[in-house]
Amino acid sequence: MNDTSSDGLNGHGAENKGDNYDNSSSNGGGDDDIHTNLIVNYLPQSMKQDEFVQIFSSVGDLKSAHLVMNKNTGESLAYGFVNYKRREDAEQAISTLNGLKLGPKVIKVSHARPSSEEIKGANLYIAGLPKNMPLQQLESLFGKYGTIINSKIINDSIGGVGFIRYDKRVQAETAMKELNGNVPPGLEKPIVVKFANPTTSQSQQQQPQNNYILAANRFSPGPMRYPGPGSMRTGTANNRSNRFSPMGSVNPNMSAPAPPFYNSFEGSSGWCLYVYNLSPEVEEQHLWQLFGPFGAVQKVNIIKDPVTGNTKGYGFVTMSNRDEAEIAIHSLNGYALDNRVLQVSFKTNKKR
DNA sequence: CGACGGGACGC
DNA sequence: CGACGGGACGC
Repeated sequence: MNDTSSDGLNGHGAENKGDNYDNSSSNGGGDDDIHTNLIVNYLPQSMKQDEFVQIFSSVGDLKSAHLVMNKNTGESLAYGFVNYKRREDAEQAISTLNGLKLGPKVIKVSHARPSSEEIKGANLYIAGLPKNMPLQQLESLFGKYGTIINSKIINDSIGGVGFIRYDKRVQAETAMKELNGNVPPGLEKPIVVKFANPTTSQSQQQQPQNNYILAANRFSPGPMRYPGPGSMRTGTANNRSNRFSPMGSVNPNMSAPAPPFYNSFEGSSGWCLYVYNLSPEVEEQHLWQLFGPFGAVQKVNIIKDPVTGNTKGYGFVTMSNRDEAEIAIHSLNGYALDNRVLQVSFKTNKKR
């Protein structure tokens, strides 16, 4: 649907030279590659290298073919390159294989841009789009800064996020500088524009800090459970009582016990604490250090303005176990950090 | 004094 | 609908 794929480099050179050998090596591989090297997108994930070769070699002799794979896992990344010996075969491959249905997939076969560093990492992520913004509108906004190779908008009930892949990374950088934090014509709030994550797919992704969390977590995180009065954890100095009232006396403003929340990002549940009055100097690592001794910490997040990067003075700490979270609250609410008195409580749902 | 994210989500 | 940047002159 939204698969803009205009590229300004379709060589239709109806020249001469339709042959194999061309060792005038100026930029790695042969000058004719611009006519013979193709990129194939939207392959079925299950396709293997040999099937890939088989399909494309049916059209003509190949110089090379690479199904691109994840280096670590060996999984297909669902795209690849084929380089034909003859340019007419490459053209033939485009005309006969582009749009080919392979199971649920419709593959795309097109000329590959010459390989270079400058085309890498040219994908932008755009947040803050209104719900159901036309892709066309996004493209016309971003099209000023370069050739768009691919674009996409994802909508949900809140609004949309978009992706714009440029031909060149510098174009993406320019667009980001120009548009990040701006309110584009017709929109009502600023958009956030940054480089897209390199791999935004399924399966394993970020677990950056989880490793050393685990080191500090001597207790199995386990599924969420509601500890009865007796199921306390000892070993922390502040654990005077072995019973915790649902509210404790932590924060009089708090109106309800914090619900457990499901952290779909990491696929686990936990208890989210609200930490207020952070000085600008305080970083997430400090909160890890501060809360870590009380039990397993899953996540720390200090909130910043997405545009300016300035801290908003509060953050969230997610802990695995309610009893440990309560101890942390009892212990750290009122604690002076960097000359500011912290307020620590279970997170409420003021904005959700 | 001041006060509750993140939209990486969908079809 | 969907992951567009491999590999690479020497085994």
